[in-house]
Amino acid sequence: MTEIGTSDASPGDADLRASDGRVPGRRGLATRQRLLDATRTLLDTVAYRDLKVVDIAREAGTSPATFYQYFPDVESAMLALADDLGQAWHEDLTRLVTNRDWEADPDEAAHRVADGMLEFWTRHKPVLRVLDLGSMEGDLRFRDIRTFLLAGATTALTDLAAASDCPGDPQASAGVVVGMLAHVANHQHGLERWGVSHEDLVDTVAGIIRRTIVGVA
Amino acid sequence: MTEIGTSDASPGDADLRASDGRVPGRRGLATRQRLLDATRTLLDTVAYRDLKVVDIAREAGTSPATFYQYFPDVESAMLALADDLGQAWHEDLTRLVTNRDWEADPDEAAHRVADGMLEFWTRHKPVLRVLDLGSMEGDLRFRDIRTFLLAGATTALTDLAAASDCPGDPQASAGVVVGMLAHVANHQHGLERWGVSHEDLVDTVAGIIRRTIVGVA
Amino acid sequence: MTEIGTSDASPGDADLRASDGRVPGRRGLATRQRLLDATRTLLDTVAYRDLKVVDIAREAGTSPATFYQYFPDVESAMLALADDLGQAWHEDLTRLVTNRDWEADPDEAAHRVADGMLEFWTRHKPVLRVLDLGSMEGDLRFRDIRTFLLAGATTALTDLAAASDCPGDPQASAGVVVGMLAHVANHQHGLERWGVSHEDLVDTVAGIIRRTIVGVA
Amino acid sequence: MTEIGTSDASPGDADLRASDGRVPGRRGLATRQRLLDATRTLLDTVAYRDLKVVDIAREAGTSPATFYQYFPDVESAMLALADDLGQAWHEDLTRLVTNRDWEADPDEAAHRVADGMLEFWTRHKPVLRVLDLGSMEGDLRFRDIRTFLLAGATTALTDLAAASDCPGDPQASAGVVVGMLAHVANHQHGLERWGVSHEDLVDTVAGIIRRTIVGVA
DNA sequence: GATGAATGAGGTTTCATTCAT
DNA sequence: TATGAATGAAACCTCATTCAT
Repeated sequence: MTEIGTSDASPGDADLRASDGRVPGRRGLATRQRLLDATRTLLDTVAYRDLKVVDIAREAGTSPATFYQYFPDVESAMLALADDLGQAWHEDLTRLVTNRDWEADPDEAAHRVADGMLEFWTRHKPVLRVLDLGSMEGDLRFRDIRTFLLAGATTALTDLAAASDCPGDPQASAGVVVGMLAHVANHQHGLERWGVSHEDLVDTVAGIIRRTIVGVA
Repeated sequence: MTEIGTSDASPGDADLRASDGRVPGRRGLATRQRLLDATRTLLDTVAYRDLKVVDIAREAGTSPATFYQYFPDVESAMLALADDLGQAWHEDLTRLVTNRDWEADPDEAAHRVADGMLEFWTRHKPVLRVLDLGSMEGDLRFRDIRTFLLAGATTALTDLAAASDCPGDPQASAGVVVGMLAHVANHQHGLERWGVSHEDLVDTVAGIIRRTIVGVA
Repeated sequence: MTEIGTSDASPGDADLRASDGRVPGRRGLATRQRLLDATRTLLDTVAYRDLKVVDIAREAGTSPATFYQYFPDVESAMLALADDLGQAWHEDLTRLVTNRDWEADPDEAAHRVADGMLEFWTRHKPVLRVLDLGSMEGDLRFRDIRTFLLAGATTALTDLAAASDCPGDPQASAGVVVGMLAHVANHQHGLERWGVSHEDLVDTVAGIIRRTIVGVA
Repeated sequence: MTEIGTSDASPGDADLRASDGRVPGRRGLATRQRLLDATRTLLDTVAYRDLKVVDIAREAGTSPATFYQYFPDVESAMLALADDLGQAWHEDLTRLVTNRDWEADPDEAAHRVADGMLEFWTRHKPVLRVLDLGSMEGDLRFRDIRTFLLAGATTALTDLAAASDCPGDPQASAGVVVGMLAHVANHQHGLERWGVSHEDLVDTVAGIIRRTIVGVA
C-alpha cells in the first residue's frame, strides 16, 4: 500500500557514544538517562525557550560538564528524548489502530483509538509539544522522528480507509485524523476549561475518526 | 446561545506605554511597529528559541535600547504580535463562518471555511505557531489571546452545530474542528511532502467540518 | 579666636545657570526645586548607590532631559541639596549654641543644644548621610559644605570651651562633641531598638556636652 | 548583666555556597578571598557608589563571570567583607574593653580603649564606612553585622558603667561612646586638617569615655 | 522651558563550554 | 566517570546623555 514517507528506518539508531568517543558503560548510561529524565521533568514546568543546560544538570543532580559528556546541546537531548519516544511507541501506536475489529464494531474501535491516542499524547505532552514545534519550524531531525513515530498508525489508518468506503482520499484522511488527535490532546485543557467534558471530547473525536476513516454514518 | 468562555473582552485593550511610563506619540508608535514587523519577519527564518533582542533591533534598524523602550522582552513582543492578530482577525474569522448559506449548500460553505481557515493559518503561521506553543505551555496570556482570536468562529460553529442535526455535542464539535484546522495548517507542509495534494487536504477537511457540524452525510 | 578651617565663604554661591547658559526664570527655578525635592524624597527610600537620574526625573514628574538642564549629574544635585542645607542652617546651628545662658544653667543649655542638634540631624538625615559619606570618602566639595555647615556651631563651642574650665583641648572637644551628635542622630534608630529610650539618649548626650565643653561635673 | 540586644549569634554563619549551589573547595575559596581582597583594596580609592563588578574582577585577576560564581552583586561582597570583619574583631573589641584594670587606673584604661578603637576604625575605615552607610540606610543585613561587631564591646562598657557610678543610663552611655569613637575615627582626617593634633583627639575622647562610663571627674 | 525619542556606551548577567583533576 | 572551577563570548539591560521639536 501507500508507503510514501514511511521511512521505516528508525532515526534513533544513532550510537550512544559519549563526547570523548568512549562507549558508556552501565553507570554512564544511567547518568545519561538521568539527564534525559531531568529534561523531561523540567519541560513540565519550564518553557522550551528557557530550558538551559545548567538547569538540566542541576535537576539531574550532576554538573554541566557531565551533561556535555552525553549531549552536545539541549536540542540534542530533546532529540534523544523524542527519539526514545518514537522507539518505544511506534509499535504500540500501530497496534492501537490495528488490533481492532473495525468491521464488527467500528464505533467501539474508533473509541479505543481516540482514547488511546489522547492518552498517549497527554501523557507525553511536554516532549511531543517540542517535537511538534521542531517539525513545524522545519527542523528535519524532528520531522523524521515525528514521521517515524506516527508512520505505523498513519499507514494503518490509510490502509483501513482505503479498504473501507471512506468518503475521501485515504492518505489525507489518515493524516488529518492523526493531526487532529494530536491537537486535541494538546489543547484538551483549554477545551475542558471552556466547558467541554472529557467524555464529549472523546465521543466527538471518535465520531470523526469513524466517519472519516470507515465512512459509516 | 452558548456563551461560555466567550469572553468578548479583547485582551489587547491594555494601553500602550513605553518602559518609562510615558504614552508614546506617533513617532514612537511607528518605531514600535517596526520592531513588531521585524519580530514577525525573523520568525519566518529563526526558531523561536533562538530569537534575540539584538537581532530584532538590528532587523528593525534600531538599537536594543530602543527595543526595551517598548517591550520588556522578546516574549512580550510576541504577545503584542499575537494580540494584534487577535484584534485584526477575530471579526473576520467569525464572518468566515457566519457569512455562508449553510442550508442551501453546506458543502460549498464547508469548503469556504476550510479554505479560509487554512489560508489564514498558513499566512500567519510563524506567529500562530508561537501562540499555540505558549498556550500549550500553559501561559495564560497566550491562552487568553488564542481564546479571543478563535472565540467568534468557535461560537458561530457551536451555534450552527446546535441548530443543525450535528451528531455530537455542539461545543466539543466546534472546538475540535477549529483545532483540527489549526493543526492541519501547521503541518500542511509535512502532509504535502508525504504525498497528499492540497486539494485532497481541503476536501478532507471540508468533509469533516460538514459531517461534524452540519451532520449531513 | 580659633578660626582655622572656618572658611566663612559659603560654598553655595555657585550660580544657578541652566546647562544651556540661560539664567532660569521663575518657572525654571520651580522645576529645579522640584528636582531637588524629588532627590531628597527618594533618598528616604533608596540607597544612595542606587539613585539614578531617571528616577529623580520621574519622581519630580519630569523627564531626564529636563534634569540635565539644571544639573550635570546626580552628585551635583546632591551637592546642591547639601549646600542649600548649609545656607539654611549655618546661622541657626550657630545660634543654637550661642543663644544660651551657659553660665546660669549649663545643664539646661546643654540639653537645648543636644535636643536641637539631634532634631536637626534627624530631620535631614538622608541628605546629611550622603554629605557625611562624601566627606569621609575625601570629596572636597562635600567636605567644604560640611565644614561650612558646622563651622559656626563648632567655633561657638570652641570659644565656649576655651572660656570655661573645660578639661581638654577646646577645638578637639568641640569637634568631637559635634561629631558625636551627628553620629548619635544617625544611629538613633539602632540605639532605640537596642532598648535605649530617647530621653536617656538626650540626657546622656547633654551630659557629655556639658562635661566636655563647660567642664562642670 | 545587661543582655538586651546582645544577639550572640554571629550573622555570618551562613554557609558559603557558589551561585550554582555547590560548596566551593579550596581553590574556589581562594578565588573568593581574592575577590574580597580586591573589593577592599578598591574601596580605598573608589567611591562606593562607583564600585563595579568589572573592576573588582579585574583587580582580582579574574573575570566578571567568576565574580558571579561567588557573589550575586557588589553589595553582597560588601556584606561578606563586613561580616568577616565582624567575625574577626568581635572578640578583640570586647577584650579591648575588658582587659583593663579600670579600678586601678581608669584614665590609663580609657586611653587604651580610645587608642585601640580609633586604630581599629582607622585601619578598616573603607569597609566600616560602607557598613555604617548601610546601617544608616536601614539595611538590616548591614545593621545586624554592625550590631554583632560592636555588641561585645558595647555590652562590656554597659556592664562597666552599671558597676561604676556613671552619671547616666549605662546602656545609653555605652552606645553613645562607641558611636562617638566610630565617628571620630571616620572624620579624624578632617579634624586633624582643622588643626587638632592626634594626641589632643585621643585625650579628649579618652576623657569623655572615662567621665561618661566610669564617672570619675 | 520642556520633553519625546533615540541611542552609545558600558556594566551586568548568563551560559555554554572547556580543562585539569 | 564525574565535576569543581574558570572563563570567553554574547546577550541583556540600564542609563546617562543628546537632540530635535
